[in-house]
Amino acid sequence: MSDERRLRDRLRSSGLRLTPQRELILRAVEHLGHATPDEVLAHVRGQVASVNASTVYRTLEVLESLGLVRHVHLSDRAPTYHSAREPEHIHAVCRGCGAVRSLDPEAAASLVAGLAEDGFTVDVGHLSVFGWCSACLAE
Amino acid sequence: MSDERRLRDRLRSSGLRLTPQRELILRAVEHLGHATPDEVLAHVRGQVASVNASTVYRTLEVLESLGLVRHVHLSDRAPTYHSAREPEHIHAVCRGCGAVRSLDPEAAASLVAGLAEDGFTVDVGHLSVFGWCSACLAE
DNA sequence: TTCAGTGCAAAGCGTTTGCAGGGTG
DNA sequence: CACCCTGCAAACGCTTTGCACTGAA
Repeated sequence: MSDERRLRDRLRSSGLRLTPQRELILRAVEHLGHATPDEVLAHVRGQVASVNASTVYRTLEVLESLGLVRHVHLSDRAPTYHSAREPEHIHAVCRGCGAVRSLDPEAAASLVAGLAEDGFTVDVGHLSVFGWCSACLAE
Repeated sequence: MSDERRLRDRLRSSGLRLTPQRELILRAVEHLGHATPDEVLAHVRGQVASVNASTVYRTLEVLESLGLVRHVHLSDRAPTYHSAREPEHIHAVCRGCGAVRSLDPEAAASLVAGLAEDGFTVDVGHLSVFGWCSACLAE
């Protein structure tokens, strides 16, 4: 598979190695969409036994440093990871029902532009907006 | 002091009581500006001995539910609390140096308006924008 | 006198670390 | 065969909880 080849090369160029765990964890993130480290672990364990939590944390860190995955905070608890292949997007989270909707980065264009004028470069893909959807606002 | 009186009434009307700890913790948040629970604890202990961490957590929860304090996430670690008396503002955090700047909520007006059209009510005061300031971007 | 609030200690959750053994390149 | 990566277990930081006692109203 050429995906595997690309991944190996990406790792090699940083002096890192391709291992079954690393490949499985990246595929799990791509497959799950938005997943916490714990959910990634559970998914990987469904395929192969004995993958350790610390390996998941270490691997997600590596994959993120290579720009292959990204994380956002959708709750006060664990972060969620998603593939960097997905087009960049903003997350809006309802505090009532927990529903997450994805927004086009364009939605924050003027916020980004305003801060850029001030010399600040916004990481749009990390932006999480909290609030209430209409159903939850009505109680 | 009329501040104390107002606080007592606010608590009483929810069937809650005013205690020295609650008053000290609220004053600490107002005095510190942006503080983690740990920093609040340290500050309160500087004035009166033997205040417990769990009391700080429980009290911040109570004060937030009464709308007297607010919290935002300025790092992947502990949240920071600030007085609800401060005018509502957005936080921009530099990932390089950690510097925090406050923005007028107006900066996110079009983001808020766009989501409102979609039936989503944004909690602007909870918004944290991450990125890099010009100094850190230049490495 | 009542019952909300506190301190204390222990447990909880998510995450990180040290180390020795295993597997990639 | 060098050295990166893994599993394991223990420790970590922050937060929550159960309980008996204290103290506000």
